[in-house]
Amino acid sequence: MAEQLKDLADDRALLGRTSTAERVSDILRSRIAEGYFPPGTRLSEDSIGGALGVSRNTLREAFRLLTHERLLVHELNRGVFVRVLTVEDVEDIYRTRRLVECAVVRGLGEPPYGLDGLTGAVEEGRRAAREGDWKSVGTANIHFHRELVALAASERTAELMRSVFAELRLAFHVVDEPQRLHEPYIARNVAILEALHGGDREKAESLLVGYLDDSLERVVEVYRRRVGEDG
Amino acid sequence: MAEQLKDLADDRALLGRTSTAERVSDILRSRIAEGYFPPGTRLSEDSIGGALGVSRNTLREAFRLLTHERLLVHELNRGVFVRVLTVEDVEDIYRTRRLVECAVVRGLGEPPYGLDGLTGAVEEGRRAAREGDWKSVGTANIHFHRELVALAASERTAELMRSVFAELRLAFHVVDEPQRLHEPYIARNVAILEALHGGDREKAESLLVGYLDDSLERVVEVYRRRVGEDG
DNA sequence: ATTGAGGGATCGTTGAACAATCCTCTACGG
DNA sequence: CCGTAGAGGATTGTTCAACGATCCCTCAAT
Repeated sequence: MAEQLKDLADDRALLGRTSTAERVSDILRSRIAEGYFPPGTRLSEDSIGGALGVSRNTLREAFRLLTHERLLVHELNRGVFVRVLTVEDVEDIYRTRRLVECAVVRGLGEPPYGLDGLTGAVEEGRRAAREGDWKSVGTANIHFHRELVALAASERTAELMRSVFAELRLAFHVVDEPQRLHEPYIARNVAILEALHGGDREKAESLLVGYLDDSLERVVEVYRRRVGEDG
Repeated sequence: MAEQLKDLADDRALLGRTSTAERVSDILRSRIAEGYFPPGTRLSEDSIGGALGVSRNTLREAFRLLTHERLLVHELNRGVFVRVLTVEDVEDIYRTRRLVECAVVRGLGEPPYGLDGLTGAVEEGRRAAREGDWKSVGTANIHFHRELVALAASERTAELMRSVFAELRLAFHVVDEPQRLHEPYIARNVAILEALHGGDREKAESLLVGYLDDSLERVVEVYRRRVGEDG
């Protein structure tokens, strides 16, 4: 009986999910992630509300959720727009990643660690690479680092980084050279994972620093060129 | 001329700041921070909306903003309540603080650092202590650590910690022994500041770790007793 | 080329309405 | 006396329509 009650408690999160606004925000979030709404797009209350068949109030609540995740920006009396990251934003994202991810690795106790999540993310990336699905490789790389942060076992830290990684995806989408951007990092994730398996935190951290510095450099380089085209 | 335009651009942020929902949330946020609405208080739509002279829709938007900041919790069909932190919440807050604040100190480059903000916060705490205003001492301590995080010069990191510190204040309100809770840490902040002045990052970090561990222990101890009373 | 006025579109906010849910109080039966 | 069931009131959840405010675009005038 106690077990059944526990199972029910686990399902409770799913039940509470019945809010219309949350479902709408789920839809919009994946649309944005897949590039259906490119950065800079204005999301009109009228047209989207009409298309989805929800009231303006509900839609605005969904917008608010996504604004808080930094996927949308709100301009008073002008509406909401899909966020356009500046180069400074990208640099700040990597600054935050370096700060937090390195701190997580450094703060790990003695091995063994729970590395199942990381292993799964690596496998996900390898599979996507075999199929030449480079966008999914990028997603898998993000999953790897999300799992890395999860090792800190801190709800708040995990949530901050979830939002940071969502922003990063915006940058990836602008860049539009997925293979060049994501392929090199599969091997580096593996190296980090192996260092952790061996309990060598220092090595893992230095690999991580190198990873992030290289990745930032590459993203910014392509990003700057890309932004230069438009402006 | 170019300089004047730049100054104007800086003021732009102030101009765009007018939305009734945001202003309402600003009011409620400071009321919560000062303890006018203690944790556990239910915020009725009718009474607050009436008192502030805003419509229910607008008020609910303000509630949502604060719910996203974790200052309020929303219970379906029951309304919103000022958040009551659990012991686990407090532990996670300190876990996050330790991770981030230590990483900030460790990630500092070579001295000198911009320590004006920290110095100002220390002075603020000393002044409040002289006047026996222990709640303000707690606020000053939070300011000190906010300034510490600001040394990382990362907008995202600063924003995460701003929210974490706001949550922490909720715990302080429950504890209600401000002198015992805040006084000992004035001297420890000074010690950290001096270590940073001397460029000794390692010492500053170890002082910080000791500070956070002690503070957590003390808050949790009193907090557990306090929660036990009510339940 | 710059300025200013007008019009259309969109957002911000309000008020009302109705359904759903919760809380309290009462009455009933054991 | 205690526990339970139910009625009623109060509060929230959700949607809709309306009006004012703001922004953007166009076009004419200087």
